[in-house]
Amino acid sequence: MPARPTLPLPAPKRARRKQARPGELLDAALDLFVEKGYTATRVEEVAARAGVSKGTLFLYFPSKEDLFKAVVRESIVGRFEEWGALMEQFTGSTGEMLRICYQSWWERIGCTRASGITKLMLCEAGNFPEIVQFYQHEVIDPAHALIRRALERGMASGEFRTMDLDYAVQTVVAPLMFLTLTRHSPVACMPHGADFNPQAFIDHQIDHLLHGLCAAPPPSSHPFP
Amino acid sequence: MPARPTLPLPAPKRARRKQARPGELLDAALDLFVEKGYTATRVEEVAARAGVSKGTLFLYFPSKEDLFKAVVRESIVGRFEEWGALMEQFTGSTGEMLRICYQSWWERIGCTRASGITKLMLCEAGNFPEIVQFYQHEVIDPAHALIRRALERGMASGEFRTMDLDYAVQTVVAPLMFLTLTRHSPVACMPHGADFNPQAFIDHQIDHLLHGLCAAPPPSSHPFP
Amino acid sequence: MPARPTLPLPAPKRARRKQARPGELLDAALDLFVEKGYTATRVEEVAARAGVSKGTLFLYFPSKEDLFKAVVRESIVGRFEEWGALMEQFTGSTGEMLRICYQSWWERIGCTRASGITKLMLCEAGNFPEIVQFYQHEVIDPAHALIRRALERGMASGEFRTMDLDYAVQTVVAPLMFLTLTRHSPVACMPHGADFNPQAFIDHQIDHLLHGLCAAPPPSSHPFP
Amino acid sequence: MPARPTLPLPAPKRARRKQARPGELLDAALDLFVEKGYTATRVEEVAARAGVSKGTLFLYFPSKEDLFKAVVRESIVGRFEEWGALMEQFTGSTGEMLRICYQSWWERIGCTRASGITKLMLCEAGNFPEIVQFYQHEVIDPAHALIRRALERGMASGEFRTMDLDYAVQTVVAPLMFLTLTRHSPVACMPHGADFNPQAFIDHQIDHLLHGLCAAPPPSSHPFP
DNA sequence: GATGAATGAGTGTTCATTCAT
DNA sequence: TATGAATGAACACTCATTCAT
Repeated sequence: MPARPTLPLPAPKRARRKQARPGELLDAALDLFVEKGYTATRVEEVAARAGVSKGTLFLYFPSKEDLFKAVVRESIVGRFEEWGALMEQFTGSTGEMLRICYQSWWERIGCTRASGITKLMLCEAGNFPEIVQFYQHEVIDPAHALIRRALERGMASGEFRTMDLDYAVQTVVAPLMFLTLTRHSPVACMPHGADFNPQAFIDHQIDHLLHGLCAAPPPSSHPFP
Repeated sequence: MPARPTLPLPAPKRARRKQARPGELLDAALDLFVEKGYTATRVEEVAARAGVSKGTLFLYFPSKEDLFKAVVRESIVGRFEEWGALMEQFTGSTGEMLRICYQSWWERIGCTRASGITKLMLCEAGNFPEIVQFYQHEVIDPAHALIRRALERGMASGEFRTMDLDYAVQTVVAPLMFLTLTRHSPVACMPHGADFNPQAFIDHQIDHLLHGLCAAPPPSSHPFP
Repeated sequence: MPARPTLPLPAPKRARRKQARPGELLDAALDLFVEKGYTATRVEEVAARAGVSKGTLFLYFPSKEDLFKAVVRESIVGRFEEWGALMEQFTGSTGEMLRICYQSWWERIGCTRASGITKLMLCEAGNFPEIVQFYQHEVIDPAHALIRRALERGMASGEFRTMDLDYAVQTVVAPLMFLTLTRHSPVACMPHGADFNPQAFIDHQIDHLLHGLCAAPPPSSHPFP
Repeated sequence: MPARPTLPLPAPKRARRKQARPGELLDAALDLFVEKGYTATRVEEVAARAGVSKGTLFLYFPSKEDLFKAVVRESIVGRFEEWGALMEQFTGSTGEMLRICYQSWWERIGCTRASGITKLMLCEAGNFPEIVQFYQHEVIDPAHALIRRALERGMASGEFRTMDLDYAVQTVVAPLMFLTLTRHSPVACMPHGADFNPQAFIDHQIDHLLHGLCAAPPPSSHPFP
C-alpha cells in the first residue's frame, strides 16, 4: 500500500537557506531599491538585510545591475493570461467586472511588495531604458489590453457610452498608479495629516469610475454651461 | 542718411553671465535630477550642461545637496493664493471652474519644467524627507485645499453630489499626477506604440470627471447590479 | 633520517596582515605627518608607504583626521606612573637621578619614533587644538610634574640651590625639546656642516644642568659684575 | 634761502597703500603661515587679512610658494654684522655680554613677529629644504658664529671653563628656541594653567647659563658621585 | 559555498592660479 | 592697478567588485 502522500519535509536548515538565499536577497533588494532608488542603494546594505555578506551576494548575482534586473523580473507577476481567462468567463455586468479588476489588482499587486516595482520603473526609467521596456512589454501592455477588452465589452453591451479607448484605459489606470505612489511616497502625494485608507480609496474610485462611464443620463457632456 | 547699423552691444560677458549662472545651473540640474535621479546625477554633468566647469558650480551652491534643495525651492512657484483668488471671483459653474483648473495647471505646471519636481519628490522622498515635507507644505497642502474648496462649492450649489471630500480631492489630483508621470517616464506608463496627446488627455479627464461628479443622472450608484 | 626541512609556514596571509595593518598604517602616517605636516601629507601616500591601497586605509580609519588622532594617541606611551615610581625608590643623589631621567628619556622617547609626536604637536597646535590639549594633559603635565618632584627633592636635600620651580622645570625641559627638533629639522637648528651626536649632547647638557643647579659654590649669582 | 628740510610728506593714501601692499601681504602671510602652516593656509585668507582680493596677491607674488619665500626672506633680520661689531667693542665681562645677547635677541626677535620664522622653518623644513638652507645660511650660521665668539672670549679670559664649543653653543641657543616655541604653541610646551613670563624666563635662563658656565666653582664636573 | 579584506575607479569638493573686465 | 568669476588639477572619501582563505 502506498504511503499517503506527505507534505515534503522541510529541508535541513542549511540547505533550505541555501535555496532561499536568492529570494531573500531579491526581497531585500526590492525593499531598498524602492525606498532609496537604484544608485543610492548599496549592495552591502542589501546583503546585510538579507543576512549574508557582501561577497555572497555576488555569488548569486554577477553585478548590482543584474541584481536590479532580477528584482524586476522576479517581481513581475505576469498573471495576465489567467486574469484574462477569468474575465472571458465572467457573466455579470462590465461594471462589476471592473470592480473585480480593481479589487484583485489591489489584493495581488497594490498591497503587496510587487507594487514597489511600479515606483521603481517610474523612477529609474531614465537609467534603465531596457529593463523598463521589458516591464512595459510584460506588464503595461497586457494590463492595458485587459482593461481595453473590458471597456470594449461595456461599450458593446451598451453599459458604457462611446469613448476613445486609448484615453479611457488611462482613466482606469491612473487611480491605481496614484494609489501605488501614495503607498511609497505618501508625503509627496497627500496633504499633511491626511488619513488615507487604500481600500476606501479603491471603493471610491470604482464608484466614480462607473458614474463617469455610464452611458445613460447626461444629455450633454457639459451640463453646467 | 540711414543710421549705421550697430552691432548689438554685447553686455559685459563676465558680468552678464554672473547673473545668469545660478539660473542656468538650476535649469541643468533640474533636468538631470529629473531624468536620472539625485544620486545618479554627477555635478560635473550638471556643470557641463550649464556650460561651466565643475568648480564654478560650487561657487554658487555649496554642495550637491544644496543644489538639489535650491532646485526644488526655486521650482516651486507657489502661486496658489493668486489661483485661489481667481476662483473666488469666478461666477460660472463649478464644472467650468474645474475645467479651468485643469487647463491652467497644465499650462503653468504640467507642460513646464516644473512638473519634473513632482517626479523628483516621488522618487527622492525616501532620501530627502525634509525637503519633501517642504514640498508637501508648499505645494500639496495648498493645492488640495484649493481643489477642496472648488468641490465644496459644487456640492453647495447642488451641481455635485455629496461625496467624501478627502477622496474626491484625490480623484481630481490623480489624473494630473498620472499625466506628469507620462511626461517623464512614458515607457513605464503607457503601452508600446501608444500615441498620447496630453491636451486630449486633459480634455478627456475633465469630461470623465464631471460625469462622475454630476449629481443628476445616476438613479443608483451601482446601476449594473 | 633527517627531518625534511619544512618551509616556515606562512601564517594565513590575509589574517596576519589584518592584525598588522593598523600598526603599519600608523607607522607610515607618523613618519609622513612628522616629515611634511598634516595637510601636506596625502592619505594615498600613507597607504602606499604601508603597502596598501588608499581604500584599505579607510577600512581602518574613518577619516584622515581620525588617522591623525590615532597616530597621536597611539604614540603617547604614558609611562609616567612607572617612571615616577622608579624615582620614588631611587636612593642616589638627585643629580644622578636627573642624569638617569635624561638618559632614559633619550632611550625611550628621544631616539624613537615617538619623538616625532612632539614636533607634530608643535607644528599642528594651531590646527588641532583639541588633540594638542590631550597631549598636554597626557604628556606635558605629567612630565613637568615628574621633573618638578625631582627638583624639589634636590632642593630639600640641599643639593640644589633654591629656585623658582616653574622656570627651573622649563630649564630641564628645553634641551630635550631642542634635541627633538634637531632630529626632525636639523637644518633649521644647526649650522651648516655641524656634526652632532645626540648622546654627547645629552651628556653635555646634564653636566651643564648640574653645574647650574648646584647649590654650593657660587658666592654670588652674578660672579662677573 | 633754502627751505628747512621737511619730513617727506606722507604720500597720498592711494599711492601709499600701493607701496604698502606687499608689506601688508607679507605680514598677513607670516601670521597665517606661522599659525596654520604653509599648506593649511589659503592664499585667499592671506589676501583677505591684508584687505585685498585674491587676484591682487598674485599681482605682487607670482605664486604661493614665492609668497612663502618672500615672507621668510623679508622677515630675516640679518643684523648679525652690526651685532657682531657691537660685541667686538664691548669691554665688560663676557657674562654681561651674553646677558645682553639674550636680552637683545628677545627684544629684536623673540618678542617680535620675526620669531614666527623660527617656528616656520622647524615645521616646514621637510617641505622647503631649499629655503630652510637659506635660513640656515643667513640666520643659524651667523648666530652660532656670534655665540661661539662670545664663548671663546669667555674661555680665553678665564671667565668660562673649557668646553666643547659645538655643544656649548647649542646650550646657549636651546632656551631661546624653546622660548620661541612657547610663544607659538604654548599648549604643546607648557603644563595646563601655567603662567609664564618670557622676560622672567630670559632672566632665569641667563642666570642658569652663567652658573653653568662659570669656571670657578665645581671642583669636579660630577659633584655627586 | 561563504566570507570579508583588499582594491581602484569614480565622485564630491577644495583651492592655487588665470584673465576678462 | 585691482577685481573676482572661472578654471581644473588635486585630494579625501565611497563603493562595486574581486579573490585568497
